[in-house]
Formats: sequence, structure tokens, C-alpha cells
Amino acid sequence: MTASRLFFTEKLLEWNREANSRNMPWKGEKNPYRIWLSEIILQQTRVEQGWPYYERFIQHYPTVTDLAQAPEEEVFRLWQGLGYYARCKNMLAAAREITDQYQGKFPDQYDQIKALKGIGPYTAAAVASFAFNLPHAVLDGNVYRVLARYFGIDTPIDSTAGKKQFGELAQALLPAAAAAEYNQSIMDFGAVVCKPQQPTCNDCPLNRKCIARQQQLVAVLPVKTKKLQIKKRYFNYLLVTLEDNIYIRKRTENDIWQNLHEFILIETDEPTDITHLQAAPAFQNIFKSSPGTVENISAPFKQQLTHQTIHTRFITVAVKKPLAQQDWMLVPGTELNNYAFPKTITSFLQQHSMQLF
DNA sequence: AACGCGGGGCT
DNA sequence: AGCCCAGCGTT
Repeated sequence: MTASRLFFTEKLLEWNREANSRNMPWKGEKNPYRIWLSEIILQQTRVEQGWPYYERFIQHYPTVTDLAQAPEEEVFRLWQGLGYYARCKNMLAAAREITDQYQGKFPDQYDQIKALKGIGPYTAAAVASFAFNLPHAVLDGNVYRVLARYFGIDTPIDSTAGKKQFGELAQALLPAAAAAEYNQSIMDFGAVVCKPQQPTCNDCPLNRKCIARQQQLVAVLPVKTKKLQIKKRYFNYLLVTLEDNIYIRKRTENDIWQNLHEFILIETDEPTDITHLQAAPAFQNIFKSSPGTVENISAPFKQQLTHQTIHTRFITVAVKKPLAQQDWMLVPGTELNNYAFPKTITSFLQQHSMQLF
């Protein structure tokens, strides 16, 4: 290890011991189940957002076996609103595998941990180091940023070459005997000092040797290549009620909100007024043998996702006998809270549930 | 190698 | 509006 790398590592550990920056419920945790749970929740999710979810999951499922044995719909209800719902599905699969294959004892080898569903390079390194102090360097958004700036690396962090280069550097910097402490230090440092916007370079203990600071590249690094395309979608949700019941279904297709529930959906390519919508074949087919009465049309809802803008309108339609199609479940309105829904729908329900039935 | 996947906070 | 957040799985 070169002198400059030693300096970097020592300064980071020193900063952590003095500043002891962030307080989080899983910090210093040694229970691998709890560490794993926190890491799954925190994937692409800010600490403040994930925190209450972590508390609720620990409350409901104190052990990995408790989680493994929980009804799937109950777990999705707890995850509701957190986003990236594949994490929830994979988390359940992993919990069941740990329970079945490892008798509920969390595996303590890196390769075994990495092989679990929903655990990639980052989470495997995090669990291995935090729970078992195994010498694996974490590589998350914080680490990319700190390394790119301090060492002045402009290789795009979302390229294959970048992942390899930063990964090797991160591993080389890791003091093997203090893996947990070091990994915690560099992530906290990235979150508190070397922030994405307006990093506090003047007070930074690494600023004298920071290449980005020397070369005025702090705002430029790290480099990313991808620019994402945001597409617009228009959802018309039909809240079809039959007495005190309403039709819902689980989203199963390869699309957003997989495994969450929704009302009867007619998606259109553009904003469509209610007259045109009612004349459309999709609408006609639904009420072909059971005429519906449109009772209410909501104001438009807009939800901004990372990659899509969803415009949603809710249309309440009453029918007097069941629909012909078998694709939907008819559930009592009072039982809607047993199902997990995307944010747009829960927002609507919170505003209107009193008037629905 | 590229893409899809939520929701929220900050600028 | 754009960027980022304790990334991962699929194609």
C-alpha cells in the first residue's frame, strides 16, 4: 500500500472516531439478520426514509425465521410505500432460504451471503464486514464519490471499467483487521462531508491531498454516463363497486409495481377525456354484460418516478351485478387495507375512502 | 453492457 | 427539472 493510501485510510478512521457522524438504529449492530434487513431496506434509499420501515420490520419479525414464516401479503403491506418492490420479494426468498437451508442461522461466508436473493456485491460486503468483520470493501454511491474525488478518477462509475477500477481501489484501501469500522467510516464520510452537492471541503480532513479539490473538479466528479429517458403514461383507474365491494387485482406483468395491487386499469397513450374513454373498446368490454354508472371522476394525480411520469385519474363506477371477466378479485371495501398498493393509489384512498362506500 | 425498477429530499 | 439515495436482477 502506498503512503498516500495509508494517509487516506488513517484520516478516515480518525475522522470517524472523532466525529462519530451519524446515529442509526443498526449502527454497531452485530446481528447479521438485522444488518441484512437494514441493508436491503437502504438499497437506493436514504437513511431517513428507510429508518421507520426498519423499526417496523424488526418489531414484526424479530428473527429471520419470523420473516420467513410471515404471509407474503402482510410483508408487502409493511413494505408499501418504500418502492423497488422486487427487494421485498427477494428479501422473503432469502429469509426462507436461510430458514430452510441454514436452519435459521445466517450464513457467515461471503460467497454464501452473496448467493442469497437480493444480495449483490455491495450488500454482501456490508453484511460480511459489519456482522463478521470479513475483509470486503463496500462500494456504494458514497464510496464511489469519495474515491473519485480524492484520487481524481474520472472513469464513469456506471461503466464496467469503472466498477472494476473503483472496486480494486476500495479493496486495496481496506484495512483488513478493521473492515467494519472502515466501511462504516467511508460511507458516513461520503454522506456527511463529501456530499454530492455542496461538500464541506473547507473542513475536510482530506482536503490537502484531494485531487478534485486541487484541480477544481469537485463538482465534476464522480462521472456518470447514463442519461435516462422519462416517459409519460396515463392511467385511468376504474373503481368498480358492487354494493360494498370493489374490484382489484395483483400486478404481475413485467412493469412497475409488480406484486402490488391496483384497480381496473385502462392505460392510454395520451390524456383522454371521459367521453372518449367511455367510448373506447376497453371500457365497453368491461361493462358489456353489466352496465356501469359513472359516479365520480377524480382530479388528476401526478406521480414522478425515476424513469416515468404517471398521470392518474380515478373513475368510480357502480355496477348492479358482477362483471363477466374473471381477471379481477371482488373484495369488500373494508378489506382494502389487507393489500399493498402503490403510492398513487394509497394517496387517493386516503383522500377519498370515506366517500367510496 | 444496458436497462428497468419507487419514492422522496434537495438544489 | 435534474440529481442522488448504504443497488440488484434481468435481458
